[in-house]
Formats: sequence, structure tokens, C-alpha cells
Amino acid sequence: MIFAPKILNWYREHQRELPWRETREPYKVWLSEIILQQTRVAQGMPYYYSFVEAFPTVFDLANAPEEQVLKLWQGLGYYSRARNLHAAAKMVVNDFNGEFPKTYKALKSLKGVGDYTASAIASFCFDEPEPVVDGNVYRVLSRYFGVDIPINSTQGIKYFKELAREVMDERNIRDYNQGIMEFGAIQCAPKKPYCLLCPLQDSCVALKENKVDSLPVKQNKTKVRNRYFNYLVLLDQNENTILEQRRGKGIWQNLYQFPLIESEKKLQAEALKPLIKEKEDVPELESLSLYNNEPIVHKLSHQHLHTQFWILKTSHILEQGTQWNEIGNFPVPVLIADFIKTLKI
DNA sequence: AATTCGGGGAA
DNA sequence: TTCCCAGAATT
Repeated sequence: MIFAPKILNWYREHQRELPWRETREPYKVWLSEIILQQTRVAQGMPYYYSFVEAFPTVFDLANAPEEQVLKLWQGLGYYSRARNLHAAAKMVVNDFNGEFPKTYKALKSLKGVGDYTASAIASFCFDEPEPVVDGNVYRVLSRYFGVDIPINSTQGIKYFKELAREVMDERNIRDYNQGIMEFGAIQCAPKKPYCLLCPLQDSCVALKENKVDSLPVKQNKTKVRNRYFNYLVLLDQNENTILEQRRGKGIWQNLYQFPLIESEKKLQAEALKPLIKEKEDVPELESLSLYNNEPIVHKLSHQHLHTQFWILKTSHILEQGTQWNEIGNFPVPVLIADFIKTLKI
């Protein structure tokens, strides 16, 4: 038997029951696909449920304030997905009369919908014979066919998309596409795949040539940048504090945080004081104390954030401040949320 | 073509 | 620790 039927047979035996597999509504499928980009099913699942509940239709999502969308997204990471999700919902409402586009090409015009996601929605909802190529598919194809072209090279991206197209089952594209991804996630796993029980063992090149552990090939190691964050946690007599929204480029766009002073290295209090004076909207201080003696190292894919939280008490009233017991309403990075949880005032 | 976007879970 | 997850957009 050839490749695709084996995938289909395996899928019909082993597929998980997932909420977005029980529908062909493009809105829900799209929602699930954005949430699941670079995200494990187990991590994305609760977010899927909360989004469907908060925004049952694309109109509800389009009409929501961005802050509500970001708040619901909090903790999931890659926040441009949330901003693009919101923008795409507005596009569907305004440019497509509230109805999702039905083709790969039109779907790809939506913000945050790239090659994979457009293929997924088009095939899952509308049976368009377009192959999905995600991390799972790269792994399955590279192993089964013994392809050692780097999956993240320009050549590799093109090669695997063509290969995926050649071996797909056009007439069962919905199940086939979900099947090959599910197969990669469960059977042909990144580490220690259970090849002894694999239905493709007879014809898998990687297994035959003992290359399972070395495929797929990936180039470009990520280099990590170290940054030093000093957060100024202001507190006045009325338990008001100051939160600012992150603007411009970089991490955590449009999320909130305490006023930040970034430095080249770890700072002591004496070195920080003159920098605080240069900050606007910081009143005269009654006391300055370091909350965490050792910097908290918050690790992102490309950055390690060495963070110190400084407690700044003032006898002045923070006119533009936020009540401490209301800061939970703001979308904040996990780094900030974790700190808020542990601080007692 | 390379980099930059988060956070968490598994080995 | 390291790897990588139902990738996309920007540089």
C-alpha cells in the first residue's frame, strides 16, 4: 500500500476527539488554527474554549476591544497572533460581508493567515485539495522519504510543499491533512517515535537507514540576547500603581507593564536612582526597595530577560494611577502576571 | 535569506 | 538543559 492510504487508515484508528474537528464552520476552524500555531494542543485547548465562549461569532470578535482580545490571549505567547486575529475578524466583517472566504488564495489575504493556515481552513472546511505542511508534516515526510534538505531553508520549504502535494489524497483531503499531522504528533513523534509499531515501517527510509533521530534537518540555531529589566512598581497611599502599555516594535506589543528602565547590566539601587529621576511621571519617593534579590530570568525564544522589580513607595497621590486590585483586568506578559500574583501589599 | 516574534511541556 | 510545538510577518 502507498503512503496516503496508510495515513488515512492510521488516522481513522487513532485520531483524538478535538472540538474543532467536530465542525466545518470556518470561524471556529480558523480560530483553532491561529491558536495552535507553534502551540501544543494541550496548551491551546482552554484558550479555544474561552474564545468561542467570549466570541461565538466573527462579529462578536470584530466588535470587541483589542484589550479584551489580548486579555483572553494572555499567557499563550506570540501576541501578534491575537492582534492579527482581531484585525482579520474585522476584515471578514468589513471586506467579506461577514462570511469567511472559501479558497486558499482568498483566505491567505487575511492577516495572520499564511500558507499553512490557509491550506488548513480551505481543506478542512471546503475540501480544497491543498496540502498542509506544518512541523508534523515536515517530520513525517522527511523521515519516510529520507529527505535531508533543511526544512527551514527556502529550498526545503518549496521541496516539502511539492512533495506533500504529490503524495496527498485529493479526494479525502480533510481527513488526510488532519491525519498526517496527527500521525506526526502521536506516532512519528520528534523524540523516540515508536517505529516498532508503525504502519509505515516497511517503507520508511529513515527507519531503514537508521536516520530517524537525525531527521528532519533544521538549520540556523537561535542565538539568545540577554536584557536587563528594572520594573518600577509604584505604590501610593491609596494603593494606586502605574501601568504603561508597550508600544512600537519588539516583544509584547500593546500589553501592559510597570514603568520600565532597561539597562546594559544588573543595577544596584544607587545606580538606578538617577535613572528614575529622568523618568517622567515618577513623583518624589518615600522609599525604594528591591523586591527580588536575585534577578528573575524570564526566558523567551530569543531573549533572556534578567528582571528586577523595584518597589517605589510615595506619599504623593498617583493621579493617573490604577487601583492595585484592578490591574488584573489588564493584559500583561506572564512575567508581570507572575509577579503580581506573588506580591502582597 | 535570516530574524523575530512566547510560553510551556517532555525527555 | 535542549527541543519543538497544527507558523507568520518583518527585516
